[in-house]
Order: sequence, then structure tokens, then C-alpha cells
Amino acid sequence: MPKKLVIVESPAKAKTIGQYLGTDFTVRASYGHVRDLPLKKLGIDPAKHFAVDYVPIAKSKTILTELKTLLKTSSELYLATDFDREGEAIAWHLTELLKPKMPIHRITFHEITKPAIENALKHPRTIDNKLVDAQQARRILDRLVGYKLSPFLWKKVYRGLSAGRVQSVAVRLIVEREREIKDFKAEESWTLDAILKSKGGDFAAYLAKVGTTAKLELSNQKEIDVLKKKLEKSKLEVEKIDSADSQLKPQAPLITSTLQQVAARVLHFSAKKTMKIAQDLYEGVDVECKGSIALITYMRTDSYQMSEIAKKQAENLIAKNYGAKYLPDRPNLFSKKVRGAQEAHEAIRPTDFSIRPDEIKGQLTKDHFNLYHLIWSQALASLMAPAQVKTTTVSVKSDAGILIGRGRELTFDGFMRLVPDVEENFVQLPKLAEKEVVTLKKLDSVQHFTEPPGRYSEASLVRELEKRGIGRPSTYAPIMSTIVDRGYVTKLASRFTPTEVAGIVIDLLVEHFPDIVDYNFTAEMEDKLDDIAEGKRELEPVLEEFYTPFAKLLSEKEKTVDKKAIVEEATDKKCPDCGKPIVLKLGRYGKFYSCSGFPECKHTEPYLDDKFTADEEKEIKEEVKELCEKCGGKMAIKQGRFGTFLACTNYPKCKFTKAIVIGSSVPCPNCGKELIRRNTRRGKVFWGCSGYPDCKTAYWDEPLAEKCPKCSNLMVNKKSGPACSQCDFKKETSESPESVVAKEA
DNA sequence: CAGTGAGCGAGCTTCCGCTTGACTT
Repeated sequence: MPKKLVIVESPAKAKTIGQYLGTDFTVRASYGHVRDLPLKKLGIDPAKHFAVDYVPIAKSKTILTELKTLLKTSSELYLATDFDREGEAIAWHLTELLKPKMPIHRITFHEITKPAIENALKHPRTIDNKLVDAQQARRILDRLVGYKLSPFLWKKVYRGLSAGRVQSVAVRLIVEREREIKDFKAEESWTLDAILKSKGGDFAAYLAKVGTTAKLELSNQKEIDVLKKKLEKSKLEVEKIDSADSQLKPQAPLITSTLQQVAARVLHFSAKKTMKIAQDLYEGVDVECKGSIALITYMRTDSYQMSEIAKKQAENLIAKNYGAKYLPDRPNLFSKKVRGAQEAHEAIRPTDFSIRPDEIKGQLTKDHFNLYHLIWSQALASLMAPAQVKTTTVSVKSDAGILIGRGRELTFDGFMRLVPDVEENFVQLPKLAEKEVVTLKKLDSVQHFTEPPGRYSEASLVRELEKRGIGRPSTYAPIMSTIVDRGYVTKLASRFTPTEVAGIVIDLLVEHFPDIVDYNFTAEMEDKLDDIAEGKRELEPVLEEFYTPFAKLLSEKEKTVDKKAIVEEATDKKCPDCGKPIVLKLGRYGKFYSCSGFPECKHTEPYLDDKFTADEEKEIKEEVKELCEKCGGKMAIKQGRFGTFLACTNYPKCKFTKAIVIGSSVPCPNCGKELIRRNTRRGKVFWGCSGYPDCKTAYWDEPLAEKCPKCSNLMVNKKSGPACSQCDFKKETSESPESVVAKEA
């Protein structure tokens, strides 16, 4: 008997649905998109009503052949791709490629549960062409932007660069954050922090108000010293005790972005690693007695919803394990949608709450267990009762002003029984009475500086992009690989730092194509896509409206933007071959000096990345004249991954290299040889003993020819000034607040 | 805490969004 063919996107989903549907159905996966614009050319003809040239994706060919074969013996076709714009388009592309002759039904569901699938089968529909058009508009627009702007960059900066609706905004965020950090001016402020002694015990308080009026904001030490003296002599009396009860609500269950954030914070996983481990959990893990089973629902999602079945199961589990009072009076609502969310899937939750992480710990790797544990507990906690917190505020009257002490007590743990909030700091105040006189046990004036914003991590970049509705769950991790691969950013200590070319490209795009790299470009595009999906507008006029002015602007900029002004910098050097001025250029492999007479004169010189002084540069040029110790050949200055060095010109025949030695003229305290400047593998400067590897003495900061008066170890020149390399001794200097902040950052 | 390298300017580069598998070292 002929079967009914069901096509979904993911093979793991196909497996689960296959079990629900029984033998009348064959379920197969498309493995995502099956047809797309060609890779090597634009594939769009704006002059012919934006005619598109779709081609089957190379990877899809085998699955397409199999689907065609299956169709021959099938009576009906069910297109069960995801319930979103992309899913609708995949369904349409499938019909275009397979050209099925039998009845076609489009079915959708938000959750992979038996009732949801049975219900979907009862309500088939046809493909929604308006939604397909919305996807095509998205696809065509992204292609036009990416495949038109990237070549513009090849022409005006250098080859291999890229630009796009999503990646360029991600780079822009990172570039602008770096500039904020660079321009940051720390502001000084002071607080008076006290420990007060009462009959019932000690508690912490701070001076909150001077007199009875203004909120305390003191910017210099003089003011605070006056208050400190006043306070030290003052009588202290408890004026008022207030307490208030509040609730602490659990977090929503995890979605892709928050999974990546929490896994980074708690487990120090990269976004890529998080997604790989989650994929394993989704596809199924061998669990004793149960065989291979999927542990979690789909991991690329933007919806906080959970299926009713799952919620019921979790609630039963909560009641059974912790008691009914751990269930909330009213269900917790996580209604705040992600901007531009498509909500085709559930939140990330365990497929079966009864599979407790600790029960299967022995059958999972440490990474798989840890991630499953996070997913399981956050999903369960999201359905638990809020925690109850009692906040007590005590005001203490003094001659200097009002001191405030605060207590925060957990009166009911609720969901925190499962996921304790590490950020929360609970403190209990002693029993106090109004009018009670307390005494001062300790009083410190504490200096504070405002801090610059931090560089983006993978997790915080994803959060920022998601907040602005830019990028999708399936692309968060790849976006970050792309901007690293293209040389726009580097990752140092898990934080993004922009490269020089990133600043150049962003300035160029912001100046000449401000609309495209505007933070609201995606949101505005989404509005237009919604219009298409709702039938308010047609595909072609929307594309026309974008492309006509864009194409005009582009051809204008092709002519007017001057490449030289972007990648060339004048110098006062002259070309030794032809006498023309030498310019500093930025190329694919970094900066280099070039004769301005190029292409007639091809003279180049390496650009020394390290910040050498003029004297040091002279010394290096002397040293390079010495011949190779191994083969007697000529030596040359080379720029390597880790900095500048000297190498034999007979490379690769002779591989002799010599490090450039910048001395400190400070002897090594352990062996007496000179300490010299070097670079670590990551390009960071440090000072090591020239006797390496016999002597492994090394310092992060420039050594000074003096000993610490406290511990007699070597003093070094830290950013904040001279200090001991070993103990906390610091030479008193007229220290600027900026240097303190720079050190702390 | 300790390594290094061609090239670059003119040529095959590039987008975003779905989904996983693996020509073999």
C-alpha cells in the first residue's frame, strides 16, 4: 500500500515524528534549505523584475534524489517544515524541485508532541505564497547588500573583505565600544562606609545623606574628610526601621541566546561549543535501559513557550519533590517576546523532566552533563514559585547626616532551591529598636572611579544583537566566526577587539552607506517583510524601493570614494630606488611601506609593528647588517605573527632567525644577565632574562634598577607607577585616576 | 610568559539563514 510522505527539516525530528505516526507514513528530513542563490554570482537580475536564479544546494543532491524516489511510491505529500518564514520557503522550494503529482498538504506545529502532530494532520493547508515572498525578499535583499558592498570594499580597501546586514553591524558595535573605552574619562567619587555596633550585633551602613536633603555625591577627598571627622565625634541614633517584602521571580526557560550566555558564564563554553553539545543532547544520547533518546527539545529557538504536556509533567514533579508550595499561585509569565521572534519551536527544555541530570550523570561526558543540568534546572525553575525576600532598611541619625544600613533576607527560597542566584547577596541585620543608640566600630572613606564599559564577549555580543533583532538563533555562533575569519576582530582573553581595518571599513560604511549599517536597518526590513507576509505589499515594489536608490548611491561612490585616502598614509621617507615619497599602506597582510611611484617602482619596506623608538630602530638597522651566523648570507627585518625579528634571506634553505633584543639594562636578580623585552605568543610584551632557557626569570612590566624596600624583590614600572613585582608595595606618586582605572581594567 | 617568515597594489574574494555530516589526514 502506498505511504504518505512527510518532510521535516531536521533528521532528529523526523525520527521522533516517525514514531508517533506509525507505518502509514514515511518521514524524511530536508536537512534545512535545499535550494539557494548561486554561490559564485549574484543570481538576481534587477532589470528583469528581480528574476532569481535558484540552484539546488550541492549538499542536498543526495537527499533530493531519495525524496524523488520515495515520491514515486507515495500517495500524498505532507510538507511539515518549520512554522516560520524560512520553513515556508523550504516547503515551496521542495515543491519546485520535486514537482509532486499527488496531493500536497502544508502542516505546521510548534512542539513535537503526539497531540500537536495529530492536530496538525487534521488541519492541512496550502503553501502560503505571501510568506514565501517575504522570505524571498529577505534573501534577495541580503544577497544584494552582501554581494554589492563586499566588492566595493575590495576596490576601496583591499580584497577578501566582506560586508553584510548582520556582520557589519556586529563589527560596528565592537568598533564603537572600543572607541568608548578609549575616550573614557574616569570620574572620581567617595563614600563613607561604616560598621556600626548595636546591642544585637554589628552591621554595615553608609552615609547616604548630608543633613537631610541631598543625596550624597562627593567628588573629592577634602569634603569626605570633613564629614568623616564629624561622624567620628557624633552621637548615632537609630531613627527609623522599615521593612518590605518582595518577590524574586525565576528566569524564563532557556532559548538559544540565553543558553549561550549562561553556558559562557557558568561553564566558560564558546557559543560554538555550546551549540555542538546541545546538538548532541538533541539528537540523542545513549542512556542505560532506554537506548538512544533525545534529552532536549530543539536548541535553535527564540520562543519561551513550553508545551502544556511538558509543563504538567514538570509541575507534578515539583509538587512531588519539593511540595505544593513550590508551585506558583499563578503561572509565571514570560510574555516579553524576543524582538523579531518567529517562535517556530518551544523553549529549550528536557524532553522528559523525569530524567534527572544526576541520574544519568555517569552516562554523559562532563560537558554534556553540565549543559543538560543547566537546561533541566532552568526549565524546571521557570515553573516554580517565586522566592520571597524581606528587605529591611535602617536609618541612623548623625551630625554628619543619615546613615543607611540594609538587610536582605530570603524568607522562602522557591525556585532558588534549584537555581541559587549567585549575584544575590543576602545579609541579615541584627535586631534593632528605634531610638537605640549605636556606636561606630569602623569607618572608612572609600574612593571609587566610574569604570569604562567592558569589551564584548561572545555572550554579550549575542545579547546585544538579539536585543536589536539582528541575526537569528541559527546564525549567532557563525556570525562570530565570520568576523574573526575576515580579520575584523580578534579575540583576546575571550573578548572582542577590533582590528585596524575594522575601524576603516566601519567608518567607510557609516559615512557612505549609513542606512545599511544603521542599527535599525534590520527592524525596518522586518516591518516590510511583515507587510509582504500580510499581503499589504508586493515583493517587487519592496525590492525596487530599496535597490534603486542603493544602486544609484553605489555607482556614485564607486567613482567618488578615493582608495588612497583610505589605505594610504604619507610619511617623510624617500624611496631609495627612485626618490619618490614613500607611503604607508594597509594591505591584506597588514601595513607596509611602499613607493608612491607604484606600479612603476616596486620598492617596499616592512613596517615594524612594535613600537620601537627612533634610536632602537637605528640599532636594529645596524644589527641587520651582520651576516647570518649559519650560512653567512644576508639578514633581513621581517614581520612575523608575534612581532618583528631578523631572518636569513636564504630562507627557506637557511632557517636561521634572530630575535630583536631591546635591553632594559637591568640585571636579572637571579643570574645577573640582562633582562630583555620580548613578546608572548599572543603578542603581549613581557621582560625576560636573556639567559633563557637556563634562567626563566620573567616580568610582565618593565623592570627598574631598584629593589623593593619591603621585600627586596625587583621593582617594576606598572601602569599605575613604580611598584614591587612580588608584594603589594607601591611607590607613592601623584597618581591620576585614569591610570588606576586602566590598571583595574 | 620565550614562536616567527611567501604575499600585499590586479583577478575569482562576498551575503544570511536553514540543517548536519566527514573526499581523508
